[in-house]
Amino acid sequence: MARWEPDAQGRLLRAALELFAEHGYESTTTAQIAERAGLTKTTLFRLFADKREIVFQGQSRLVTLLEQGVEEAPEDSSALALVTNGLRVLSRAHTDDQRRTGRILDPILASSPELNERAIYKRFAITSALEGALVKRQIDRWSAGVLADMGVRAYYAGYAVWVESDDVAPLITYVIDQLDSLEDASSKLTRHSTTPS
Amino acid sequence: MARWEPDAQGRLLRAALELFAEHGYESTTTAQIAERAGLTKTTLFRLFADKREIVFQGQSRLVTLLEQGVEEAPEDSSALALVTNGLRVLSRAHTDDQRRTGRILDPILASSPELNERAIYKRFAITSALEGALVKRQIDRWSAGVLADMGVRAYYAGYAVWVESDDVAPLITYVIDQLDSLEDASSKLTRHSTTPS
DNA sequence: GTCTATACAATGATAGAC
DNA sequence: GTCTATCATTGTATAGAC
Repeated sequence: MARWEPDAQGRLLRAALELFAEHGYESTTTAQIAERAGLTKTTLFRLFADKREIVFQGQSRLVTLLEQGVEEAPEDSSALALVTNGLRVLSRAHTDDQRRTGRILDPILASSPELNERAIYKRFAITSALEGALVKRQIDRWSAGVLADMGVRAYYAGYAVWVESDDVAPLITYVIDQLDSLEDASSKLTRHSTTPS
Repeated sequence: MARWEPDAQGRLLRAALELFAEHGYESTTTAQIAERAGLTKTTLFRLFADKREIVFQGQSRLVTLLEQGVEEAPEDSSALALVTNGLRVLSRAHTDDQRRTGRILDPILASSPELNERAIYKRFAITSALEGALVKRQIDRWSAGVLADMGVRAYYAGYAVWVESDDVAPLITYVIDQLDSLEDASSKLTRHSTTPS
């Protein structure tokens, strides 16, 4: 079938994670990553837009899943139920294998400003996608904005707990927990109920 | 006094904006910017960490103001009043001159993925700072998160309207308008009040 | 259709002179 | 504080090999 070793992207990801863990992100060159993956720099840049993207491959699929989850929620869903359904479909895609990868990747992300910036960009892209999906489901734009922020915040906070836990509980459990806490907090901060006396 | 022309940063900013408007961000080299400002590439990179930062100078001052506004709010302020006070102090720093700069800068930011990514990073930094300031004022972390997202969303949305308007109204007017709308939307989406029948 | 070789432009760092 | 000079690295472009 294949005249070359298969899964070039996967090999590049593994090579990159190894090298980043060994020498740090900045001290690792794209040529080194390519070499360890049995490829050349040219091929690396044909497969990925830049050095950072090696480590974020598959992210665009997550956005699609989130949008689908909102789109496919029942007709009579509340705004919050649309978000929950999006997060459920999104969370389902996170396998145990990704938890292992996350444990290796997260400290690397935190260690490099460059990677961190890209990570935040991805978070914003997810938020915008969720907001857009909610507007398509006839949610007014202010509610859509607030809910998108809340949903994504719950997703990231839930992910952070899940990735470090050894539980068998699926990601969605933690995400829903976070969402409940956020919703609860949000319901208590309207003007009339905050200033006492 | 000064052996060189003063305000190197300001000159670099103006040179950069001119050149970006003329040839686009990507087609402008750091050497060209430095040359138009009467400097060299070396000096540019001593004054700014990278090419993108030329255009974001002064942003760190904004974060400080926001934090101060939250810190200095009256003792008995509600959580929302802390946010409002932060945004008020932050908004006060936006002069009419910055509105003119914004009108030139905003289209450039939108045109370049690289600049856009940095802009989103700055937005996240502002959100984190606000969240941290709220936690310091004894707001629980979930409320702090939700409020930080709402406040920053209001700030950016308000800014977008303000920068395009010819009104004499100050920025804070638009920001508060947005915050009111967001708060109103937020107060209507708690579980019990959304699913009808 | 996937990979490689080579050459190239630009960012950003560094060292030493004024 | 600025300059010249040099350098490593990212990322692109081209043309060709399997």
